[in-house]
Amino acid sequence: MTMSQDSSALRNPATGVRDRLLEVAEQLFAERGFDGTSIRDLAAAAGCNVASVNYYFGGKEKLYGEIWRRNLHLLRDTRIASIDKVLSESAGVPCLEDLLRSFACAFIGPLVDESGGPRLIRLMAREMINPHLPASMFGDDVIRPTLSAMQQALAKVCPELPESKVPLVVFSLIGQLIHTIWVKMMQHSMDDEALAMFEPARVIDHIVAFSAAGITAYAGGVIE
Amino acid sequence: MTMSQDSSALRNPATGVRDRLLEVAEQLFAERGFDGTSIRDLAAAAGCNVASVNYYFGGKEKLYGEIWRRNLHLLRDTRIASIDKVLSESAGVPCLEDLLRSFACAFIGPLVDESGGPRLIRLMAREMINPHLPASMFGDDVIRPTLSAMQQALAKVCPELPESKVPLVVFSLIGQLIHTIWVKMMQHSMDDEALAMFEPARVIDHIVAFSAAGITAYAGGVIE
DNA sequence: GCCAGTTTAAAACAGTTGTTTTAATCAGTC
DNA sequence: GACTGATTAAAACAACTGTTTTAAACTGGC
Repeated sequence: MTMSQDSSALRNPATGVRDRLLEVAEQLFAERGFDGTSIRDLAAAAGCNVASVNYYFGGKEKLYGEIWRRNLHLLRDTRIASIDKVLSESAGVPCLEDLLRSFACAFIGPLVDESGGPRLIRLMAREMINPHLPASMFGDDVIRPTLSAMQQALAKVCPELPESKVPLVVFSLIGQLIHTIWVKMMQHSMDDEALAMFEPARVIDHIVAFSAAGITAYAGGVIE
Repeated sequence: MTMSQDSSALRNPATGVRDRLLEVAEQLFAERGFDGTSIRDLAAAAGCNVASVNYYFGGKEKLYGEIWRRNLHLLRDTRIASIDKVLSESAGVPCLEDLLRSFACAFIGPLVDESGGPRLIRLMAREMINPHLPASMFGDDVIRPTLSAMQQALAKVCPELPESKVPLVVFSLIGQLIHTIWVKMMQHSMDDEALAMFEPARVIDHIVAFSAAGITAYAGGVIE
């Protein structure tokens, strides 16, 4: 019996080789990057032969693309769903803080609370810096839809907010959210007690309050 | 005569091989990453032999460290100097907006207005994602000194701001600034006309106004 | 047993990597 | 000229890369 129970992450050795490859590839690509992960690394972690990744996926890059297809849609859907939920739940015009908090949680949720550590963040950061994905699948499938949905929602919730300021306000919000993810990622690598005060729940409370203040300052007409 | 006038970036072929290697290495490491740049790439770009990088620096990693030593101190010094300048120029307590604007300009200045494109940003992003630098030279030499200087300055400028909120406020500010750099970096790779509205001058004006509003909301004592 | 078809294993391929070794060339100084 | 030391060049090294090829093991049906 060639059960091949490797020491690494093979929680279910009964699953097929193809599924195991997808599992360990997402893990290793996130940890070491696309170029830093050899096919022999993948084969060893999945407990299979080096030829298997070519057999099942037709190459290393195809496997990489297969991993992304799922995650991108997951990100976009949860973010847009969180916006729609706030807009539909309240009868009239929703509270600004509710919109901000719902979006913030949906934004960083799938990227931090995952069990096996923040894989998606690392994967995404690496892909943005040196891409191995076809063209602008990133901006088209996630960034643009999310941005436009949030901008429309914000314009609806804050009618007094000047239209020209809406993109900038979303810019500031997303900047803070991404930075939250960065810091969370750093905490995993270097365990710095000085970063301990930035646990996500506390940070989200702050971002909501801080951003709401900035927005209402614009909406108040103090600045053009 | 072996003038070796390569087609690539050798503006001054009269400079020594060591200096040319430092020059092209910073360029190539930023563009393709540490692992993505071979010693043969460096040698070709610098117009020298493959053995030169080992001869002058004792290896690829030593060359990489040498590049970082300078840039890290440059970043820290310009940022802290911008804070000290604001604190010393005004007689009494400086204006909050002045502090924010000065720090913001110093923060993103060396990272965007450089001639040969935003090399330092790419270099930094790559290093944060998969480090090739000894230990925590990054946090010790730049992040921690800059953070503490800014937090002290902010506490002095805004005495009414609750002490517990100071780190969070700096967190939001830096999150927005780093996001500014990200977007600027994206504009270089993908020329998206939708991102054209985020030119740095306009974004800095916004970040100052937005953050000042958030800070004064805390300082106003509305929220504990 | 025999025979498809699918899946796995091992070896081989051609190419690249960082580093070292060996030789050659260059500058000065006598 | 010859000698010394620093610098450059070319070749060789061992290790690793993604992919392909070849052969073996397995599956279910008859």
